[in-house]
Amino acid sequence: MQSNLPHLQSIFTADCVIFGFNEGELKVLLIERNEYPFKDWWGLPGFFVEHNETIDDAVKRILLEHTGLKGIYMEQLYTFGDLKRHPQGRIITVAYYAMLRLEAVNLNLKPSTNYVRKAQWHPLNNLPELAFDHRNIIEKSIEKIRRKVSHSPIAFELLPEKFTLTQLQQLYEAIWDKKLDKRNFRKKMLKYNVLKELDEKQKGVSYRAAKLYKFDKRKYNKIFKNELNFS
Amino acid sequence: MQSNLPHLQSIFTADCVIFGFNEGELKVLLIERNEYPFKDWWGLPGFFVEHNETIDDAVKRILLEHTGLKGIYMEQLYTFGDLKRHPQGRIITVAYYAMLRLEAVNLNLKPSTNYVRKAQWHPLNNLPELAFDHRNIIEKSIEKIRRKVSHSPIAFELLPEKFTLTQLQQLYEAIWDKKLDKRNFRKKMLKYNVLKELDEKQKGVSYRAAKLYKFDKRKYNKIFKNELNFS
DNA sequence: AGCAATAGTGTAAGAAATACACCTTATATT
DNA sequence: AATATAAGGTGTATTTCTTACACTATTGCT
Repeated sequence: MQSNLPHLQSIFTADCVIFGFNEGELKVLLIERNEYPFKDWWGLPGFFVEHNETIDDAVKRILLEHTGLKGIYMEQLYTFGDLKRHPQGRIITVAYYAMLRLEAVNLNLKPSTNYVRKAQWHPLNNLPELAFDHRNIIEKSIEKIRRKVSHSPIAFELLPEKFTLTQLQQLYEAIWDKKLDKRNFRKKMLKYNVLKELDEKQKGVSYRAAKLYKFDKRKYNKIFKNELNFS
Repeated sequence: MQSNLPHLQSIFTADCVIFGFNEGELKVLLIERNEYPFKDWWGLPGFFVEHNETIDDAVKRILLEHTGLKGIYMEQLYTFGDLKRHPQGRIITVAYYAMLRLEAVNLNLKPSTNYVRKAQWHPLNNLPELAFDHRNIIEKSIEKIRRKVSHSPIAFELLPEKFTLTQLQQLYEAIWDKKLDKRNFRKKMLKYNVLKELDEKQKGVSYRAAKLYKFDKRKYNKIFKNELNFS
């Protein structure tokens, strides 16, 4: 095989939009930048992708370096390539998103790179001004999870392993920014048959404790193969 | 603002997956390559994005140069970045897709670049061997339109402006690779209230001529604002 | 006139979605 | 011990949607 093209290398970045949920609010994980451009600004965890790693690998590495989070499964969202999005030339960025149980993880957010000063959760409806086009990227991500959550039960990823039906409902209400009917919500959720009722109850609450449930991944995989409901 | 990063430029490509529909079959538009790598192979229209154009603009330009098609609205599908996908280094590609009325357009497929020998429609279920990871890209695109078509009526983009309900049904059957019930299909489609019945009938057929319909974009925009059907 | 080929239509049964209100239980307070 | 509080938990009737299913109508062709 012949070639008259030079050997080329891509230069581009990958950004992470990590959603969490607690206290009835959706949060997003931001980092405080310690490096130009946008030094001292808040932004998404994100950096250049190396030449010898896949984009999927790169976002994992970057998330780890920027926040200390490990083993998070992220999905690709969209690639942003506006001419002015990066002050140092037209750098495109491939954005990924993930939804996360926020409880235990909360404590050890420890960046391991000097580019980042710290990582912190911010409520989605009260974000600081953000570097680059990161606000736009976050907005696109929310639209995505809204769509996604309505035909696949990824919402469970945002809850603790054991959760109450009320917690689950609050999560959907936060995502859709909309109140839902308690009885209908429960009927529907239980009908999907992907929840496993546990013998445990909530603890430490000053009112009647609710039953705890688990997401049953095995049942889910059986059921949600064909998600289409057209006909 | 200070910076210790060099001025950088992205090097990457954009590829187009253009779907068409006629004779009851889904087709995809391929080009025969006249340049290395993969000279003489079939592949997707696709090329390097310039430094001063957005990715959205680039795919339009590339599609025009490679096929002669103009004014096609494409949506971004996914960004592919496997280490081995391009023989000249790790070049990522941002793939876009579009669905197209195939009738009139069919005649004037004229590449205007030497990189491409010709452009031609190929039935989806009988594709030649393809350059790069283009087969994979096409497969991802089909999955995408299957999902998309089940909650938004983009299928109309594949039909002539005036079409019969049978043509519409055949299109859905082709996309889903599945027979549908005629009466139920019509009931459902008409209930959505996005079809405009015309006073015209099909011509040139040797059997009872069917009524022609148009897609009513104004009605559509009113109705399909909130596409979620969860609750 | 009759054939071939597709257009076009309705109904009944079952499933899912929605709207809606009260009793139960655990804890904290007096 | 009694009471208040705060959320947990449950059922039914109505309407809407989905599905399964088969025959008559129209047109062109011979």
